[in-house]
Amino acid sequence: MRPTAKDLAVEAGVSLATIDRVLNGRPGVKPRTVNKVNEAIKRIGFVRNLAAVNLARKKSYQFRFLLPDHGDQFMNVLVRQIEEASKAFADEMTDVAAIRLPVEDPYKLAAYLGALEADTTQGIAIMAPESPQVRDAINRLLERGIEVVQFLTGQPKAGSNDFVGIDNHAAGATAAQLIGRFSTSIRGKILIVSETMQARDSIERRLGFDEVINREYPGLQTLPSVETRGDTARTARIFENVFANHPDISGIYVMSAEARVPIGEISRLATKPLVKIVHERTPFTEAALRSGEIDAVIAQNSGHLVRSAVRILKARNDQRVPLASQEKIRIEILIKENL
Amino acid sequence: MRPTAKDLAVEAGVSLATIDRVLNGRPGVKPRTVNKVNEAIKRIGFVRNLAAVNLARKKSYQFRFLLPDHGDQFMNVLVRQIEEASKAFADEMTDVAAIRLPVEDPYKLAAYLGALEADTTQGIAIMAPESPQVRDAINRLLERGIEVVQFLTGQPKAGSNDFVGIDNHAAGATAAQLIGRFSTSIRGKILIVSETMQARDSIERRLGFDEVINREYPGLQTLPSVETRGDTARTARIFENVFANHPDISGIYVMSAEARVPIGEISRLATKPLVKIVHERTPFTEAALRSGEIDAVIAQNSGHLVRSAVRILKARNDQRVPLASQEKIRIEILIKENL
DNA sequence: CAACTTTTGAGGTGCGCACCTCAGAAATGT
DNA sequence: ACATTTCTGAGGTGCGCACCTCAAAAGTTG
Repeated sequence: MRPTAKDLAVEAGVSLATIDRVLNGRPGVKPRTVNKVNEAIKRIGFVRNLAAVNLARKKSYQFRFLLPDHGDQFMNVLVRQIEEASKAFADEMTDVAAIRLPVEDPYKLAAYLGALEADTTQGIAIMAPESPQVRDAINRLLERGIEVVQFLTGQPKAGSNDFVGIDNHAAGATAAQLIGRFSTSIRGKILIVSETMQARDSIERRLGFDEVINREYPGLQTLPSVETRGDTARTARIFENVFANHPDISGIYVMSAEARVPIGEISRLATKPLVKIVHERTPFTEAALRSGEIDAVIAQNSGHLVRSAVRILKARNDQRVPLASQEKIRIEILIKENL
Repeated sequence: MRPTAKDLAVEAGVSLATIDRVLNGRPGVKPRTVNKVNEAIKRIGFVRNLAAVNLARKKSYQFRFLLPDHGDQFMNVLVRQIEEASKAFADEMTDVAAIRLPVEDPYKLAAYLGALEADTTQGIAIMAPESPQVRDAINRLLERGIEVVQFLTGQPKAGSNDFVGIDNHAAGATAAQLIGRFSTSIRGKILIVSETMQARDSIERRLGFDEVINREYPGLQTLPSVETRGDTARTARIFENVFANHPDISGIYVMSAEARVPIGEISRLATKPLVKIVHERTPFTEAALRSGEIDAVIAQNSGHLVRSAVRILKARNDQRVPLASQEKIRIEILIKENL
């Protein structure tokens, strides 16, 4: 049997009360006694029974995911994963839910964050562009003891694991390598599409993309990024223009999560087959992979993303260190064979 | 606050004793009463507090991974992941360890399995080739109430989730698609290497591979599988022979987990660049990807594999259904950009 | 050495549930 | 209406720990 606090007390030659004081960092214990206990812990390999701890503490966790209130299929995928996680984590006294907000309005978002209370919310995963207002609001949350992770977007603080998502620079590089290798011709132009180039993730993806193309595929030329702003008519107009000016486009890379509109327009306009690479697994990209309309998807596992965010928030609430290898989000390459 | 059994008793209009009888399936409760309780459960959304349940039941889990006692880097990777999981799961009263056995000897393996007791082992993850002896031993384990999952190899029973690992047919198909797309020339021969073709996984990978090559890359020709038997000298001899007979080899697919020897020999013998695809992420394959010695790795996330096996064993011990989407092992495509 | 202050021990209660016993109550058969 | 059988309720104990109180022991100070 696993040793209990009682066994530990015997081994350390102190009372249960002292064990309790040491384990929970209560004051009024001589340093020498603390040492005795810590050594006994090592000797008998004592590990607190988390179930008992949480029971006695009546601890429960309430976490919220703040997501944009716009967005197409990818956002729906995320919401579904959050709902699924909500069921899976119910066992562990953990309540998880998604909140849709106009995240592009920093004032509204900051106001929402400011109204959160530490006794009804223990952690927040935020998917929102950076802004001074939001940054401030986050700092105040942390001061109040509410944990925060940046979800998929935003600026990770260097070295800390407060960011859940992929390395966007590497994702762009991966896309570039695939376009390069999938291309049948040595030369051609690559069209790069994004909803907006304001977002840090698009910028990083673009940097990673260009780096690989320039280094390894000198015959390929990357065109300036096209911004769709989520607007179909605008996208069509721009694409027509681009195709008119560059008849030798051989590939397209859609950097933002919602690929449906740009790929639809491309398929309408392109006269010869192109190498097409997009981001994120959605019903649309799955179908497009299967039908051959696109060639590869760069994805992050949405279920893993959500669970990882929850585990990190939970670990931080317990002052534990999350298992790094499990929380690293992989850049997945999907083709029709490994869906 | 979350409703407790007491709240449930009030809502259902019965006593705590009856709640206990219903929740734990004890006999002597009228069907009508059972219904009343179940409806109350739905009404107030009662969920048992797992922490309290496990505490009261003094439940703990002891799981063992049975792995081959031979093998190169991949086996070490697995053992390391098991050790890491062992620490991570200690919090949940779950003890995990790896046991190395001569799994290719079905009698020894069956003897080991036969000696396991249900009170010291609650679950086993087996990585061993199929054999009648082992199959029998597994059935007897199940009868004794010890849960079993097939780990990475072996024959999954149709429809049940007693297999942890990738879909090998799809993995082979994925490898084929990559070789096809990465090839710069339309025609050429593909060398396919395996430690042994006895194993079901190699057979399935080969089938998936050939299917895609035949359907989509008629210019490529797949050679008969070469079996290395883990023997460097033998491998070198065979390869020299193959290269002499087929100077137009343009790609190589190493189907088994240990790629070091075959890739080493290939690099020694090949006179022109080949498309090289291997399986599993190991220190060797990582380095080879970075250096450009190989082009892609088809991998399964080893940490995920181990944790998934543990979660499945645990869920089955609790008569729960594991979360399917989390336990599905993805076929990862690794290139040097997304390591 | 008395008067403190700091450290330690002893013991209790409760978290939500499992598991057990015993005594009534309700339903069933004759 | 009776004895039986089946169901239900009341109550207790313990799982491993957190958190609390009170008293006693050990240390410190002037």
